[in-house]
Amino acid sequence: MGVNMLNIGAVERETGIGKDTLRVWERRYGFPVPVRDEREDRLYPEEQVDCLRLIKRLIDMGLRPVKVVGQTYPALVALLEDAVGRHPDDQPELQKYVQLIKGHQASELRLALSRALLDQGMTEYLSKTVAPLGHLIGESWLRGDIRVFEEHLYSEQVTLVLRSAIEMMRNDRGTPHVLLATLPGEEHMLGLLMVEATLSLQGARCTMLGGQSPINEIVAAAIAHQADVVALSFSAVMTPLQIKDGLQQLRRVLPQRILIWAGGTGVARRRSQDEGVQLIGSLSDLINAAAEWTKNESPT
Amino acid sequence: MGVNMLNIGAVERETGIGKDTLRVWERRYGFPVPVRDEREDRLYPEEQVDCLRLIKRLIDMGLRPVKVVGQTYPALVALLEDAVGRHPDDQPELQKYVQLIKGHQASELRLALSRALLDQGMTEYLSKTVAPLGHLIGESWLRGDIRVFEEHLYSEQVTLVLRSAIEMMRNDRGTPHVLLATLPGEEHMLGLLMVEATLSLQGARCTMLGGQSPINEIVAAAIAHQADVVALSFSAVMTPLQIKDGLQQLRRVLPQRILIWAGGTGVARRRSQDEGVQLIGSLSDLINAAAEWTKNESPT
DNA sequence: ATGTCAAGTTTGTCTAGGACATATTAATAA
DNA sequence: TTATTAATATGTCCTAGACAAACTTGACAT
Repeated sequence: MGVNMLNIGAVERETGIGKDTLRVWERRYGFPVPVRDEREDRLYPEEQVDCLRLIKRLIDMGLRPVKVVGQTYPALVALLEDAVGRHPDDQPELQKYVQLIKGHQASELRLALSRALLDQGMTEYLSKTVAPLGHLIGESWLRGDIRVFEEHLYSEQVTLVLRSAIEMMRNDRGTPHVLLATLPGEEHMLGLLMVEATLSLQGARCTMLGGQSPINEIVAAAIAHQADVVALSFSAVMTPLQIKDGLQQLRRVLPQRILIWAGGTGVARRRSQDEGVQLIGSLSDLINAAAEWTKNESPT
Repeated sequence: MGVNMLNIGAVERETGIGKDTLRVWERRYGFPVPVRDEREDRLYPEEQVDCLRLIKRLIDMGLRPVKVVGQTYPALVALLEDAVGRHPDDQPELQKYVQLIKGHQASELRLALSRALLDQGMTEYLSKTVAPLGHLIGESWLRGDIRVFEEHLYSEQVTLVLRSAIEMMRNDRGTPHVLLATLPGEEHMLGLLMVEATLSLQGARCTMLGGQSPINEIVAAAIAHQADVVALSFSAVMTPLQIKDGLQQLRRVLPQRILIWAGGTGVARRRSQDEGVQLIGSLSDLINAAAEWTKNESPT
């Protein structure tokens, strides 16, 4: 039986769903239904936390809470079969990576990833291998075929491969000078690394500030490094409202001459334009933006 | 004037202080005193957020809220002068690194760090250079001499140096097999990397699971990798209660034969023993623990 | 079919003030 | 001095209500 119970704070940490949200879901949808300890504090059984993890991922994919929050575990699995689409072997050439991941063969995986990079070239590698593989792994996680730590293992190896490639292209005199960062709350760094790889290839000078950078730090760094552009990446874990607030804050404080480029899946769903922020929907958008910048600024 | 206001959620993200805590501080200590928008929601002026960042760091250092939360910015600066001690040039040989950091010379910094590693050897390097330098930088941050993004730049370079050294020592047949991770909420990875370096040097086999790993993932990974030990690192950002809960949870779910080692500054202040968890107070403790394991298990 | 706008619904996050277990400090006894 | 105990200090949890922004729906026009 589920002897293992988490309090609401631990559930927030484990699932990424806020305490307020957990409570309001309970009120509205009747789920989760935690038991209570002697102090009337909520204690969430493990099974419900497992459901919540699934639910979080489904909502991040764009499903609405009303569709998913009340559902049982099997129903959730059925839902994601729908959402994910039924093509587990859509790209058979990606399956070899999945096999290596599931075998926990880190160094073999890195070797295969490095070889693919040299075979395809960076642009094709990112769009045909890294990005689809990321999706595939995310979907496999939903399906229960892959664990989080295996996903971790994959992103670790991709990071190593991309980093060493970027290192080879490093160019301290390139233009534009792009500062890369994510805002507080956003931990997903792989998107940022893909941006760095793409821009480095275009001859840009990239400075990786890192993840979870407070806004005033981004501003200070952009000024200190005399950056031309600040590039931010958003995954689906940040809500549209958080993204909007963050971008507005940053735009207000950052000197006007420094551009803001915002990309990632969290931004792709955005409809409303943000004043003074350029939305980057894809890697080709990114290449265009860099080319655009060079065209406008090079006569200076 | 402070045109830039953050709502309570943004302040939580930027400072790491929870919403509940922010509200209760306001009630108890009369600080922070946010203004309100038309909906009566709290809006925190930038200056107060700056204070809160200082306060968070001071509390993480061990000061008590009642001493720091009510104070003005100058008073806080005075307090930290006390807390930090007045030895900014305590170890003059570390100053050269600080200079490189403040000059944003990433590659020169990496070079200097690599050279020091080869000069001192790993154990001395960690205890005489990396750890003290980390403290020095933390203190310099408090003093306002160094920005967060510069701290970031440093940890990035140390990470690179340590990783490549660890890679050289990788040994898939070593014992014990140690799985390294941090619990959700804990982002500080440098401590974990120092652990990995130390253990690799002792001939252990290390698997870096990564940061913020949910407990069930740690368990799944430990079993899948057939680990002998799970090593966790805690900085001061996690409260003693969170650490205790997390360790208990993990101990309950993890097979008994797998040891738990817990280290880091968050653990060093711990007094109460946790059942079935070995507290590692220093790097030499770690070496002892590894030796101890080998002595007990090798006859098997 | 496709696009646009308004009305309706959903959803996350905010509010208040109270409560209590645990961590830490102060006071007392050995 | 050291061990116990009492007293604070502190973070996290509780309930229940509110509202703006995001999203869906449906009507209407292109």
